[in-house]
Amino acid sequence: MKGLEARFGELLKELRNKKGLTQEELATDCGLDRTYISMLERGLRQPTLTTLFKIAEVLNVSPSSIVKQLE
Amino acid sequence: MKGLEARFGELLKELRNKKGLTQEELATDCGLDRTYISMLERGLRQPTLTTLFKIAEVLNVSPSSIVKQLE
DNA sequence: GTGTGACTTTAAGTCCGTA
DNA sequence: ATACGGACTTAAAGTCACA
Repeated sequence: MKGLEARFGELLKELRNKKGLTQEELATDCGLDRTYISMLERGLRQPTLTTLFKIAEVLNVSPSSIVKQLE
Repeated sequence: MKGLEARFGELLKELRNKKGLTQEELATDCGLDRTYISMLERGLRQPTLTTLFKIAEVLNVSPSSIVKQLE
């Protein structure tokens, strides 16, 4: 079983690509840093609840649907 | 609109009480500190993804169902 | 059984850059 | 456009004593 952070990272990358956004665009729209998005996608960081909600909003998905895919 | 942390805290308290657990029991079962649970319930901390998953497991609810109630 | 303040350590998150 | 690194600031993790 891969770690939670790694699975979140993969999912984030997938959702971001599906939306046709670059890491930089996603970061800007979320009010986050470009390098932080990179770290999230590589499984080097894990988001807080607030960050999860911010990202989900920009990606036009519900936060719970993201979490559900990690269960 | 109340902050996300505050709403998570209220929900956590509600779910914990529904399960008939004290903060102390929940904390022990999660491998967390009692005072940390207290801070979460008061909205003074916000959980990371990992902490959310730990707590949800002990409360016998899915992490996504918790998140869904915060949307 | 819980709230709270003070605290130390770890991780979240930013900002600079290179390749 | 992204990976990756160092140095940094802010907040979360995690603990303790006391009310």
